Amino acid sequence: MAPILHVIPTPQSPASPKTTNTLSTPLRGLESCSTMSELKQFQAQIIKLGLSCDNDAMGRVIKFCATFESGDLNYALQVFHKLPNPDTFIYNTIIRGYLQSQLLKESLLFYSHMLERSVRPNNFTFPLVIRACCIDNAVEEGKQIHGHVIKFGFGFDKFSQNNLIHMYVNFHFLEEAMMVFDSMYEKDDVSWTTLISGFAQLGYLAEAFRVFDSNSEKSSVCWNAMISAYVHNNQFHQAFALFERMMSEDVVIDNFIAASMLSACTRLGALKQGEWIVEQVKKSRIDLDSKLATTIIDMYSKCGCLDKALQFFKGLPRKGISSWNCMIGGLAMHGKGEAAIELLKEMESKKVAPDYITFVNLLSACAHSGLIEEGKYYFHYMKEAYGIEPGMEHYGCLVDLLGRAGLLEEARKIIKEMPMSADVGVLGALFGACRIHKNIELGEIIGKQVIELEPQNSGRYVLLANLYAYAGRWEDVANIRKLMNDRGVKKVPGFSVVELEGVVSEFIAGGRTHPQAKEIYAKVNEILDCIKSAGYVPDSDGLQQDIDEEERENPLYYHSEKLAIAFGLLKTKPGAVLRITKNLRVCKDCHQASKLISKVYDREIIVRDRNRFHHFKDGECSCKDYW
DNA sequence: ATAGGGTTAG
Repeated sequence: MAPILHVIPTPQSPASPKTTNTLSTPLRGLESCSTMSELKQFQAQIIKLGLSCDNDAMGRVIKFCATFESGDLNYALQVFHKLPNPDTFIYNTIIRGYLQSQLLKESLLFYSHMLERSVRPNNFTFPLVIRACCIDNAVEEGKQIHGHVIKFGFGFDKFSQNNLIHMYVNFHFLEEAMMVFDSMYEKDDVSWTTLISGFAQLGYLAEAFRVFDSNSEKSSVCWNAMISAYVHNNQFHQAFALFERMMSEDVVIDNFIAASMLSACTRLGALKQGEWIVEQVKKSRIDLDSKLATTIIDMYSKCGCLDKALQFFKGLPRKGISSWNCMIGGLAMHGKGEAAIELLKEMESKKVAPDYITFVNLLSACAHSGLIEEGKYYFHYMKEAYGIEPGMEHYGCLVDLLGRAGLLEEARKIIKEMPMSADVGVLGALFGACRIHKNIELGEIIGKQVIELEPQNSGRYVLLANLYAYAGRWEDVANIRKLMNDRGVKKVPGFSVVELEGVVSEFIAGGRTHPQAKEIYAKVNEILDCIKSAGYVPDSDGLQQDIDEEERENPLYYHSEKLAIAFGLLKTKPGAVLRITKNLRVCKDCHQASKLISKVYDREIIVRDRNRFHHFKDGECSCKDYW
C-alpha cells in the first residue's frame, strides 16, 4: 500500500478561541443518551440554543455518534462537516471512530486533514494514529508517524511510546520496539507487558524472558506477562516454575495470574494444581469476577471433573452469560447432550438470554451425543426465539452433527446452501466425518481443499494419508507424505500426560526416556496379555499393511496413551481413577484397549483427547463409541 | 478521552 501521508505542514499555534459554556441541560442530556434518536432530540435543542457551530457542544454529539456502540459514524461526519473550525478533540474523536471500525485509510486521511488545516495534534492524537497503522501493517505510515511524534514534541509521552512499542512488535520489528523501550526514562507496567507479551506472541521466549528478568521491580502484572507468555507457547512446566519463583518472592496473586495458571492447569490436565489455585483464590480476597469463574469451570470440566464444575457453577451467586456458556460447553465435551439442553432450559426459566456462543456449545453438545433431531431443532430455534442468525460456527456444528451420524450428503447440502462460503472449520468437520465413515471419494475432495486452505496443519495430511491407506492406495499415501516433506510440514508428535499425586508425567509414543521405562514397558506387556485373553485384538483400522512386515513389535502397543495408563496402574492403588490428557484424538485401538483395561483391572479411566472426554468404566465408554 | 495481562467449540 502506498503511503497516505504526503504533507507534513509546519504547525501553527491554535487559532480558535475556546467558547465557554456552562453545561446547560441539553448538553447534560447528551451524556445519558443511549440511542441515536434520543441523541438527535438533544441535538435539536442544542441547535435551538444557537450552538450548532460550537465545538464543545458538537464535540459531545460527535463523540456519541463516532465512538459509542449505538452510534452512527456517518452521522458524526455530517455534523463534523458543518463545523467551521473543528478542534483537536473533534478530529481525535473521528479518528477514534475509524479506528474502532478498523478503517486504516480513513483514520490516517483524517489525520492528514487536520495537519493540512493546521489543527495541532495533541497527546491523544498519536496513540490513535499509531494504533491505526497496526490495522493493515502500514509500515511506511507507521515510521512517518513515529517521526511526527518526535517532531510535535511527544517523543517522551508515555502513551505514545507504549503504543509505538506495540506497533513495532506488531510489525515484527523487534529492534525498533527495543529502541523505543530503552529510550523510556520511566517504564510502566504497560511498557513491560507490551514488550514481553509481544515477544512471546512471536515465539521469542528467550528474548521475552531477558526483558522480564531485567526488570528489577517486577509488579504482579509483569509476572503475569511472563507466565502467560509460557502458557501461550505451551511451556507449562516453565510457567509452573516461574509461578513457584514468584510465590517464593512473596508476590501477591491477582485475578490475572490465577487465570493464567488455571489455564496452564487446564491445558495440561493438572487437576491437583488447578484445585490448589482455586483454593488460593478462595483464601485470598481476589474478586471472583465472572471471567475468573468461567476459567475455573473450564478447568474442572477439562480436567475431567464434570461434577466439580457443576458444583462450582451452581454455587456461583451471580452467573454471567459466559459461565452458563462454559458449563454447557463442559457438558458437551463430556457427551452429556441431554443435560446441556436441560441447562439451556434452566437458563431460559431464569430469564438469562442465550447468545451466539450458547448455541455453538449447545449444538456441539447435540453433535457429540448423537442428538440429531434436537440439534436440527435448536439450529432453527435460536433464530426464531432469539433472532440469532446462524454463523460459521453454528454451520460447523451442524455439519459435524450430520456428518458424524453418517448423513454426509445432507451435510454437503448444508455447505452448498449456507449463505456464506464454508471456512476451513466447516469443511474440516465434513472431512472428519468422511474419516469416521470411510468415505474415500468425498474425503479425497474435501481433504485436498482443507489441506490447501491450511497447508501448515499437519493433522489434515495425516488424515488424508490414512484414508488413502485404508483404500490401499499406497501411491497416494506416498504422495501426501512427499507433499508434507516438500512443504516442511512436520507431524505433531502424539503425547499423553497423566497426573499422579500432583506430579504430571508425559509420554510420547514408543518413547523410552522415562527413568522407569523398563518397568513401564513390562507393565504394558502384562496389560496386553491380560486384555488379549479378554478378547483384545489389535485394530489398526486397516492401516497396518503400510508398516514394515519385518517389524517385530506392533507400534500400536506402545502408543503414548497405553504407556500413560501402564504408568498410572503401576503408581496408584487399586480402584483409583486414572486421568489422562492427550494432545491428539484417541485412536480406535487405544479406545478399545482402554475399555478392556477398565474392565479387567476394574479401574475408571478418564481420557481427555483433543476434542472431548472418554470415561471408561466396566468395559464401556461414555462416548458410546460415537466420537 | 489514550495503552497491557484471563474465559467460552472443533
